[in-house]
Amino acid sequence: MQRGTAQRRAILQALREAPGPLTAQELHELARADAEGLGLATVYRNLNELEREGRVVEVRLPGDARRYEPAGRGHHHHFRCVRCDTVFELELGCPLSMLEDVTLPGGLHVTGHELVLFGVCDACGGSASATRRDSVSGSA
Amino acid sequence: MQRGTAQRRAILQALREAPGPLTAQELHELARADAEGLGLATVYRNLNELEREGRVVEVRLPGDARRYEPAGRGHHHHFRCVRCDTVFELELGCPLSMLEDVTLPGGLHVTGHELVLFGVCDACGGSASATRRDSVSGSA
DNA sequence: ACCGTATCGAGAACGCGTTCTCATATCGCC
DNA sequence: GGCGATATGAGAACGCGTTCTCGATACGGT
Repeated sequence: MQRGTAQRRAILQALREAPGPLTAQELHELARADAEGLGLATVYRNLNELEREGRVVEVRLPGDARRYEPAGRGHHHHFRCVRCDTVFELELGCPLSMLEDVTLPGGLHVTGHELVLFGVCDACGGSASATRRDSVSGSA
Repeated sequence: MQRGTAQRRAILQALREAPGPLTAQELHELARADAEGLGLATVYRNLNELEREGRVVEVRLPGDARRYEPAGRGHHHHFRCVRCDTVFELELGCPLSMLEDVTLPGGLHVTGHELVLFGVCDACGGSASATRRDSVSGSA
């Protein structure tokens, strides 16, 4: 019956503050900062629960475990840094709105799409800066 | 060193004839038609070998096992039927050439992308989970 | 045709993400 | 504050894709 536990709050908090969707593992590490001793099973349990409640949505990227982000952020895509594997949510408008409800040659009826950009994030130094940010540090 | 076995030929043949990239499992079933008794381990072994030789390339789609397609087909994307899970290779030109080598706000330097379209293929018709109907309900 | 060796098939084993189990801790209503 | 119900943590267990093991098979140079 849906209780307000410190763990659940920490999990939602971490999801909201993240630059993009997180895996259960990442969430486990991040939310530990607020909920000491947080167990991985608890993370999974809460993610499933929150998804059923419609408060978070699952995001699947190629060759990667399930990721989750807060629900209600509308249509958008993601960027994955090939160095640190961090996934970022993109704010850009989607350049593929023409793919909403079309039928391609061959009878393929398109109803949705998924776009992922790959590259190097700022922290990993796109070309010059070697700024090294710890994506999993406990800085509140 | 590289022998010409019936199994290997059957595997390459199946990959060439497929409408899109195949998983090891799919390949196992398809190539069995030409190579009776083909083992799954053999499929994996050959895929890895063929990839090292540069004759096939790996394709990763969200929430799915590794897929493979013949190398040298140039830049293209894929379509996955949400009913039968078949993956098709798209012939369309890529509408995202502007994403070749740009830096997005936030310092995200884009070097590549991956686009997957979802929908219903011709064989599966377009009628069941319908929020919209496309009349192609035909035989199935 | 022969022989040495790469390949094969079947099944065990592995890796890893995810779920289950169960005893313990916690929440929140009375 | 007490109590029953729910959530938690640790680790075992699971599912599934992939790789390894090993005795048997078959390719291909001679």
